[in-house]
Amino acid sequence: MTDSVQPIIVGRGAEPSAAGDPLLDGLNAPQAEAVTYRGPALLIVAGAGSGKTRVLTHRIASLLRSREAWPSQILAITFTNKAAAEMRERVGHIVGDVAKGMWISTFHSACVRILRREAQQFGFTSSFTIYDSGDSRALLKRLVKEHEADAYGLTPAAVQSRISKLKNELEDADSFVRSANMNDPVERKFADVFRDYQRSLQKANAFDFDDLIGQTVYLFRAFPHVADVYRRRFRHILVDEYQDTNHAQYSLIRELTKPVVGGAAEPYAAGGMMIFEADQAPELEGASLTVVGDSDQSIYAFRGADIRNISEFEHDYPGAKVVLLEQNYRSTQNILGAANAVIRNNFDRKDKKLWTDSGDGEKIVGFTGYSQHDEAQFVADEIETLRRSGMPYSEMAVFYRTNSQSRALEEIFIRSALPYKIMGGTKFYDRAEIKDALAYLVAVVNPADDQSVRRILNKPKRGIGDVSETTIATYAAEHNISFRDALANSESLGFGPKIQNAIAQLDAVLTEAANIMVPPSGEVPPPTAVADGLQVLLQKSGYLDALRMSKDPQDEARVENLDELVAVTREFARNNPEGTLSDFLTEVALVSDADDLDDESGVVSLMTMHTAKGLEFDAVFVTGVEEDLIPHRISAGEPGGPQEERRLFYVGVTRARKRLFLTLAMTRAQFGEVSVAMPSRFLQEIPAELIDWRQSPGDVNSRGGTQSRALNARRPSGGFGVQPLAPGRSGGFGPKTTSLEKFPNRIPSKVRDNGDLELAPGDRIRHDDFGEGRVDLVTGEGAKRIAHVRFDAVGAKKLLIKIAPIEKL
DNA sequence: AAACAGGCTGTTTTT
DNA sequence: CAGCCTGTTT
Repeated sequence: MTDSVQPIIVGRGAEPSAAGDPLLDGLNAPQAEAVTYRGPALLIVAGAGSGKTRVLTHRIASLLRSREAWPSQILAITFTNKAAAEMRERVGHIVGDVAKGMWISTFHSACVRILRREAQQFGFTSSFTIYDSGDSRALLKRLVKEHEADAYGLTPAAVQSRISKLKNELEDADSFVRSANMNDPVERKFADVFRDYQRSLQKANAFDFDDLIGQTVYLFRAFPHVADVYRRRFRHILVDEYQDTNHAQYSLIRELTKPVVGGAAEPYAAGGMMIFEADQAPELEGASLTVVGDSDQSIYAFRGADIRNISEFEHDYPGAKVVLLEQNYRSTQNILGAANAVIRNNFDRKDKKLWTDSGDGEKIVGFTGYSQHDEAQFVADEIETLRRSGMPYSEMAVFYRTNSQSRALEEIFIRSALPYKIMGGTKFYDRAEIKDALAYLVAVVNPADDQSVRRILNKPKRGIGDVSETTIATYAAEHNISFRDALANSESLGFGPKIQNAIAQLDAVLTEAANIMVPPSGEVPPPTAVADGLQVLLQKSGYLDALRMSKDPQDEARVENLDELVAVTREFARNNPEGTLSDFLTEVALVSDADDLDDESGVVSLMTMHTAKGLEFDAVFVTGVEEDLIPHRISAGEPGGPQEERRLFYVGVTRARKRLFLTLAMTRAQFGEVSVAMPSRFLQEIPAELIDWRQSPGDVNSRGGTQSRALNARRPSGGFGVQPLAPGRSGGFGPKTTSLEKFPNRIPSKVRDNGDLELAPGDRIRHDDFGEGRVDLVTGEGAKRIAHVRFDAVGAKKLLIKIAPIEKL
């Protein structure tokens, strides 16, 4: 991912892969073989940092350049949309515009594309909606209640996860009933809910995430002539991160790589290009398959990834060629040594020896903070040091196991005026107001989706409560029409004038927006239709007005978020002039955390280790390296859990090119409680000589050790031995100076506001944590004014003046 | 129908 | 410490 890509002229002369071939330039022998090998099946076992993206892109370019394949005959599957975009760009660099005809996408996007085209084959329309996990859970919540399944101990979350697991195995309610113990009333109940759930999805013209894959497989199996269309089309299939495929995805690939056995089919026109074998034989051999993966980086077993897909590849595809990429081009030997030492403890793996010739590099830095804030302060300080030594913020990343860990980091980063970006967490599209707005859009494009219509029924408040909603639902059921259509008959619903009027207005707004975005006349709406329609919906429904009138300060931010959403639709229109409302909603449903990554240079990235997969940075901070966090407590009881956690840690460590920092905290506050944390077992697995401990767990335990950085100037000296079992004595002792309660250096959750505090170079200030210091410089404007302060005790810091806990002296 | 108060609970990773 | 659900009040 770091190698520079040079444009290469394609199709000039027909020289085969001769020496000096620019596509093979700078590749080592196994890499070159992975690019040039031709055969039905190829497995590239690619260790971390071994240049697999480069190999994949060059392999595709090589197929195109030699005219072995038209762009339209190539299907490349990646793990995230971001990876897909990157691959498309890099192939484009090499071969030019022809890259546009290729399908380079995620499993989910590829399946949506197929399903939109073929939906009407099996009872859906092409404007089907995609239910994300939140939508599914909402539906299941309703169904669990209706079936009174909670009385059997079935929660919506449990049902959802079980259904997902079954769907990953391509099971449906019927096959479940056949194999499960139907004497167990709980199992029967579950089966009922499952069946009803599936029926509801079908009725709503919707697929959940798992269905996107599973139903495509079903489609191919039930309608072989449809499958043949895609088998004829895709002659070269490449799958990245193959170790993280689940059974459904595996089956999809199997279906696509089957030979075409059917009789003389009509030649399939792809992008105006005919497939040339069509006239040769009635039979067409299966597409060639290339998969890339590394079983040491399999971290998605929890969502059905089956490591056997890759470990048994040679068995599934007899005669498959296997190429091993073991040379690492990314990390220093010290980093690699630590990674190898850790992963070696997974007993059931094939030994792989990653090596590099790039030298030892700097030692890994370890740090143990007293608290998570202390730890965060260390990270912030080190980031500043790296920055001053010339490393751009965009080349640094901070990883953690769970999303909730990001908060402490974020608080310190804000205080330190460090530019950062959090990937994932509460996603933009998960916010309530955004989901409401999207529900309005779905209600327009897919009126069969009752759930979306119900969601917006009383948003903003229209005085339509539970009772009225049920009345409408009953009416719809009696007349066998959708909830949306029931709204159109507001006068026959038997409501009073107030409610009837509210319903009529909602109906009118939806109809007006529909005329803009999906004109019934069938004419093609202008590119701005989605943005225009969304604005009509938000304004005329009164949604925006309600937020503006509200006195809840958060509602101001919600208005801004909605403005942002409108901006997103505009952006979408610019990038996809032909894009329909349906296309927009698809894109929104399938964007992931890793996708909106950087491009904003000069920003530190914060993300979970899962999100970090496939990325790399000059400097990486792996934080919270503690027992019960990594490995996570919950994984301890799961079969294979600790091993998967080790792989996850391995993934985190191997993202680093030059500098690796491993940090932990002695105490961690979670759910309001402070608990003592133990160093992770993975730390023990790293040879001691590779780590330079700035502050080791031992230092922190011994009394009188270094003081907590975030508390530096405040705490009176004295021991603060950690007392996990603080005695609950109610004696008349003085203030509990050593107790943990006093310890967690909480950041006040109220946002501090220093207003227009004026600071100029030379001013003396006092900071709650850092003590006194002198202002060197003030930069930035307005709310973003930053003071560069030299503290007497702790040296130079940058502070966001508006919110830093400081006062002028 | 809506707003509010209080109690409970769960508490990982994500296309 | 949330966020969610339930029950109560207006």
